[in-house]
Formats: sequence, C-alpha cells, structure tokens
Amino acid sequence: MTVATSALIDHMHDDVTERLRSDIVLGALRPGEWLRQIDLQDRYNCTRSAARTALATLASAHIVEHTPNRGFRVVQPSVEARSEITDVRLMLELPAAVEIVTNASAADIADIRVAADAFDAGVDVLSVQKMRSLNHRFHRALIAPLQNTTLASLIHELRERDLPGDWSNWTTTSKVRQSSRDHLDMADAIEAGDAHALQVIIKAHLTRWQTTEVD
Amino acid sequence: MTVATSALIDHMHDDVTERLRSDIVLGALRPGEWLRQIDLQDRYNCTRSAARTALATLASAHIVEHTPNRGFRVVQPSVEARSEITDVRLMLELPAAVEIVTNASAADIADIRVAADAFDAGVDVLSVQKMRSLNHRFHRALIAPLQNTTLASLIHELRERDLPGDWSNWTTTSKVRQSSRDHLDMADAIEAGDAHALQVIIKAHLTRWQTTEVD
DNA sequence: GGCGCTAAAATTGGCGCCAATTTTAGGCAT
DNA sequence: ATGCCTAAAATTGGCGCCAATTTTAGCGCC
Repeated sequence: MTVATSALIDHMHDDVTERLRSDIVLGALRPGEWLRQIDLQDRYNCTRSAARTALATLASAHIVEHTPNRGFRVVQPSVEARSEITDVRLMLELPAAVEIVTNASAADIADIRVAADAFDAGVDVLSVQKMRSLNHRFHRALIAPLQNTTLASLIHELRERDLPGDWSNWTTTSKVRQSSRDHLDMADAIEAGDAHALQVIIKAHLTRWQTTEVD
Repeated sequence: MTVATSALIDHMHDDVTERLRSDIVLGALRPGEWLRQIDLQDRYNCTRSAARTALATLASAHIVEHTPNRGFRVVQPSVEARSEITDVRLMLELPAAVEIVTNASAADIADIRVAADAFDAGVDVLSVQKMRSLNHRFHRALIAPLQNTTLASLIHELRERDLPGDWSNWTTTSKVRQSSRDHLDMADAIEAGDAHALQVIIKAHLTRWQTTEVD
C-alpha cells in the first residue's frame, strides 16, 4: 500500500466530510435536497459509516438538517433565517473590517487583489460552480489577515450556513457582476487603508440580497 | 414499556450528549480531563456508541477536543484563546444588549430579576456547581428576549466554549460576589431601559477575568 | 535505582449486521 | 379512475465485533 493510499484511508471520514461540505456550499447539491447515505456512499466511493459521520458533522455545523428516521437534507434557510444570519454577520464582519485594514500585509493585499481579479475575469466566462469557488477563494483571502482565528472561523462558518440559501444571487449575470464590483471595491478600500469605506462596502454586499430579492 | 421509558430510549444519544455537555460547562468534568468512552458508558449508564456520538457532537461544538487514536478531552482554552472568544462575544453581546433592552417584556424582566436574585442569594451558601447552574440560568434569562434566535444560540455556544477556561472566576467568593453585582446591575439597566448602561456592565463583566487574573 | 525494551492490557476507530421506521408498490373496493 | 389498505422494499439508527494504535506493566541491563 502506497503512502498516498494510506493517508487517504487514514483520513477517509474527514475527507468525505470536506467533499460533501464543498459540494453543498458550491451548490452541486441543492438546498432542500435529501442526502441518502447510500447515494453518498456511491458518490464519494466510501463506506456508509463515513457518510454517516460526515452528515452528523455537517448537521452540527447547520449545513444539513436531520429528521429522525427520515435522514438528512441540505438546509434551505428561510428569508427570516437568512436575515438573522445577515445581522450576525454584520456584527462580526464590520468590526473585522477594521482589523483587516489594520493588519493586512502587502502580501495579504496582493492575495486579495489577485482573488478579486480572478473572480472579475470569470464573470460571463466560467460556470456558476467555478464562480462560486472563486468567490469562496476571495472571501478566504479577505479574512486571512485576521489575527483572531476564532473570529475568522466563525465568520467562515456563518457564511457557509448562509450559502445554501444564496441561490438567487447566481441566477443573473448582473448580480454576479455586482458582487465582483464589491470585491474590487473592497480591495481598493483595504489598499487605501480606509476601514470605514470597507465597512460600507461589506454592509452593502451582505444586505444586497434583501433589497434586490424581487427579480 | 412505559411512555417515559420509551422516550428516554428514543433520545438516548441526545440525552447523553446534553448530560455530558452539562457536566462539562458546570465544571463537574475538569478542563483538560480525558473522557474515556468506557468511563462515560459507566457514568451515564449508556452504550459506548452513545458516548461516541456525544463526544463527536461536543467536539464539533468546541467543548471537547479530539486527538486521533488518543481520544477526547475537555477543552482547556489558553489565555489567548479566551481573549479571542471574549472579543467575539463583545461583538455579539454589545449589539444584543440593545435588542434586549428594546424587546424585553415585563415577564422577561421579571425572569431576569428572579434569576439575578437567586444567584445573589446563593453566594456564600451554595456549592460552586449549584452557583454555576444558577449563573447559567441567569444568562439564559438574559438572552431570552432576543428575537434573533441565531444570535441567541451563537452567544450561548460561545459562552459554553469559554466556560471550561473559567475556573479562576469561581475560586474566590469575592469574584462570585462581583459577578452577582454585575447581574443585579444588568437587571437594573434593563428595567430602566438604559441600553448603554447595560453595554457597559456587560463589557466589564466579560473582560474582568483579563484584569484580575493575578490573584 | 534508573533507563530502555518487549509483551500484555486497554482504548479507540471503522465496519457490518440487524431491528425499527419509513417509503413505495400493488391489489381491492367504491 | 381514485382512494385506501396491506405487503414488500428501501432506508435509517443502534449495537457489537475486530483490527489498529496507544498505554501500561514487567523485566533485563547498565
């Protein structure tokens, strides 16, 4: 048995968890969709117990929801639930914006810029899933300068809880383009050291789904 | 089989999880302590698989930590980790204070007052564990007026993550008495409708451990 | 007496089995 | 044809078994 195979087996359960998480937050598995253990076993070529631990873990993270004797399904946050999450995200990300501007090194800023440019270049070109992946990368780069790792991971977790309800933001190109503008503006604000401007952009970015929900 | 017994069996796993969680946050199981599955099986009179799911769930909640092939132990947050948690709690609980003052009904205020009084009456009289339980009750009553349930449960979860590192706050009676004064002051501020005063008290309450760590 | 090595015991972690529940399919009466 | 009742299939959830790893105990050696 090769080392690579051994490593895969050693972390099989965690690996399945992360692949399932990725498939959900990137939208490959739709909100409300039932996640039968046998299907996951097939999809990820794993044992049923690996699928079960993955589902249990993601249920703890509020990414899937559990119904006893029925199984697990991808969460489908209501408008009310999304509003609650948005309020909490603002409480965390607006203070975080100050930290980001304060702590961001030149390398951090460069990473953010690269991620924002990559996203912008993909609008109209790449698939929704690829764009969501690039979006993910941008937000990763954005919070990377945070020293408070507890804050960083909490911001990340709340974002993932919100994502399954985020469908409508990817249905029209104009919305994706608006997101891209936000990203570029954020990069500008950070580079300019303007914490307040960054806060304004983040607030607009997080609350836009509430103002433009009616297509 | 009686209905009560059936209900216990039906929710055995969840029940064990909550009992273990309670034992940890109330300090019956000490920070850093190893939690062997066979011990939990004995303590809670449950199967090993119930103990395993409880441990996995609490690991997701950052209340216990997992080391592969070694097992689980009660988290023992470092001073740095506690500072991070405190910063995040302030980001959530200071805005929450405004909501609490705004939304608290007369019944909510009465509950908070009762909980604060019960805690105050217990200082010098009750065991540490009983006092921690009353403290828990007070904080439950305090966040009950929050409409945003996502915010409420997140505040609760962060508090639980912090509790295992909270030992020194219960070693001396003077610290417990200071906490009680804080609780009574909070009740006063809420009853007076003074959101800013409540924020000041909460901030002092959450950060006091940093200023008085040296006994 | 202390240190290191080896064998036994203890513990964890993954997997498969089986009972319980839910879902689906089929037949029957209206 | 439609709705309902029953039987079969599918799915979940809990439990125990066994391999892998870690910890402990015992023993020889320096």
